[in-house]
Amino acid sequence: MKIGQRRSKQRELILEELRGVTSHPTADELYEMVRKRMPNISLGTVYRNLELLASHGVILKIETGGKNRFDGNSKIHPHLRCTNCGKVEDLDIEVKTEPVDEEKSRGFSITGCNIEYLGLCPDCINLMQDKQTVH
Amino acid sequence: MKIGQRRSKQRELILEELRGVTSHPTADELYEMVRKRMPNISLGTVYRNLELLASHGVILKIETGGKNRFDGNSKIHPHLRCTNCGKVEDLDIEVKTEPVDEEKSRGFSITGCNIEYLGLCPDCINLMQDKQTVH
DNA sequence: TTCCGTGCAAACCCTTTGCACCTTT
DNA sequence: AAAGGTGCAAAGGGTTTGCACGGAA
Repeated sequence: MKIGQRRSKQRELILEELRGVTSHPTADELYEMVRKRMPNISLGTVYRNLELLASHGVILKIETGGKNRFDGNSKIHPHLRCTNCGKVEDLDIEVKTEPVDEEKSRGFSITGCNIEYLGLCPDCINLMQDKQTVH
Repeated sequence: MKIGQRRSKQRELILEELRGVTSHPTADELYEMVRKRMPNISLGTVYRNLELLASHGVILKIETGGKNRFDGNSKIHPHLRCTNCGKVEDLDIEVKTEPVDEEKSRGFSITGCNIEYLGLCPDCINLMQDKQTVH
């Protein structure tokens, strides 16, 4: 599939780094990762390419209310998200959804689906316990 | 259930307005709604109370990457969200998920679940068609 | 009277964008 | 040579927050 009209080293590196990791990084985390191989890349370029890749369905943008995160695996799959630190992990369960027929979709043309479980990750659970025992 | 330590007219009005509507309003839309009945309320107060109500599970916060939206119905249910204008509607389908056992939850303590279908709403589909026929 | 909740406005922070330059085609 | 992509930094926009005041208990 064609992304943009010209290839760019920056875009290739960003996609490569994102695919090489399972951590669902934020734009600035990805920026730091790519910077190790291309020190002059700018944060704006990272944002522009992530947006471009996501809009073409090559990657997945995980919108969170805080910093958005990105997933190199664009196949629909459920996530686990920490409401405290924002960390996102893949969740290996099966989710069966009734097909959304025309009547139920209310005229929307559906292009994607997000399924996420929210909660506290182990690290944040520990942090909160520490806080409480301080008294 | 007890929200905060004292009741406030502002909080009651916000909850009342949100519950009286099925449109999943943003914080500033809710601000305008409440302002008709209490002109001196501030946007900051609306944000503070929405956050408080959501954290107590009284309402639902729909995080979108753009403006967040709120739902007076806190029961878990799927949504339809327009990726262009941000509009959110309820989606009346059934979603069956395999229970998330301890092994699969990776140590997370799960407190909620978001299920949303993404796409273009009828209005935005029309807007895009208009754009294209302009040539 | 106490002190939580509010109004106001400034600060914050993530993300987007304008512009001149560089790179791909 | 043409024009898309980038680097840089400033602007943008939603949300949060500090502070003094007002109101619930």
